[in-house]
Amino acid sequence: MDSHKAQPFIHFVNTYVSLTKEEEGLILSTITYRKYLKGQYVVQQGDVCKQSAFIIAGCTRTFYADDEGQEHIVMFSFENWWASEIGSFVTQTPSDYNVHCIENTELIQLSYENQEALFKKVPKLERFFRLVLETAFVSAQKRIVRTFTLSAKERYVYFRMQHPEMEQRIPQYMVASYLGITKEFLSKIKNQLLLE
Amino acid sequence: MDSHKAQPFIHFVNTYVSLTKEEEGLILSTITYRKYLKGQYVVQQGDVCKQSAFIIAGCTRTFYADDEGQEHIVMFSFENWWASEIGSFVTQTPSDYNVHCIENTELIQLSYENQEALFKKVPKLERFFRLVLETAFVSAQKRIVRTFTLSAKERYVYFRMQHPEMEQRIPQYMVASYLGITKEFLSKIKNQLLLE
DNA sequence: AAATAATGTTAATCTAGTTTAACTTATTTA
DNA sequence: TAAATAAGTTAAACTAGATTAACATTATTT
Repeated sequence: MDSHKAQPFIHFVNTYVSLTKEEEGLILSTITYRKYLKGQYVVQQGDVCKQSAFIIAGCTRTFYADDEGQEHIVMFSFENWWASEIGSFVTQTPSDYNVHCIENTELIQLSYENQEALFKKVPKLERFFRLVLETAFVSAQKRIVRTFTLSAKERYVYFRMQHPEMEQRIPQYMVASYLGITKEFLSKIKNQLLLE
Repeated sequence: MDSHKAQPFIHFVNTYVSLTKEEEGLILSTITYRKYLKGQYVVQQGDVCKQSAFIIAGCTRTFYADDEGQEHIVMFSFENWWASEIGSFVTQTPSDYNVHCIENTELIQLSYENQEALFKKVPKLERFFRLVLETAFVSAQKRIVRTFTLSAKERYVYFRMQHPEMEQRIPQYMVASYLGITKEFLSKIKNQLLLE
């Protein structure tokens, strides 16, 4: 594929491992590029996530719709992170979550079969994914701790401090869902913070 | 080291990848065995986790003590899982958590330096850890979703259904902490369930 | 076997966050 | 530019779960 478009992905991999030009070529010949429009779904609850998807531009939310149809946002994904549903991808079973584009989004995709084949040709990628998964797991654990130790207000303040750019790109009601509170209560919190 | 004691670890690795006898030998020559008594700490908040630790027998809780001294249990670990603090281990920076033995616990340990060296000699281990981390990350994500979508009672019922054996080995107040509720409220929930 | 410490229970009171519902303000689209 | 839709606000009534505190039970130690 057009190596220009995939450059951010190659660059990201190179921050974890050192690829040779040959290895870069092998990766480039396997991955594909795809655009989604705002509002489109990369993965839908119940479908198998066939492709791993790395964001070049745009952003997505991964959410779970419960039995009452209420949406719970599990994560946001921006440039240089994955928009795929890893649980479904690695087991090739139906996804519990939806991956939904908040903006027009450009992705680098890699099918499950191609990824497995690529691991054989470029074992460094195995290391790369191990390292990436370590940070992903550690941050998921930290999020669990924050959920249990911090109040809603403290969680919001932390979120805003950690991701000041996100509030520019994400509607407030989605931030509320991500924090595990109602949009009404987040509105109240923001008002309280203004008065402080 | 005594290959008999490490057998459960080798076996566990072999459920993800196929080790040759030579690779098994390399692993066995690098890992060490250690016993902890009930009540002892494998890792303490503020210390760097120098060793990855795989449980052969026993169980631990990983908890975070907040500024008020309240303890929040992040995970329990049993046979065939890790008792180490991965966030501290992979970055070799001070741990946010304590790993505390609930029972007398036997561990297989591997230092950070030795693990890195072993990855070079046995690249399959890199794949093994990638696969393990995938499941760990996916289950952490699921726990986040449960925290937001289920009531305390539903979370307890789910916990009991998923880990019936754990309730035999873990005091109730620790289960409450893991579920993010007070021991008093868990007591109330159990009473409600008996009356149903 | 008594004493001590650890774990678990009950009940009253309190509070962080939800629900409902009406309203306001932005943003799209016709 | 009007109309329609999406996003955000306010406030009253409500509830899941916390807090406090006193007590009961079970282990562990002496």
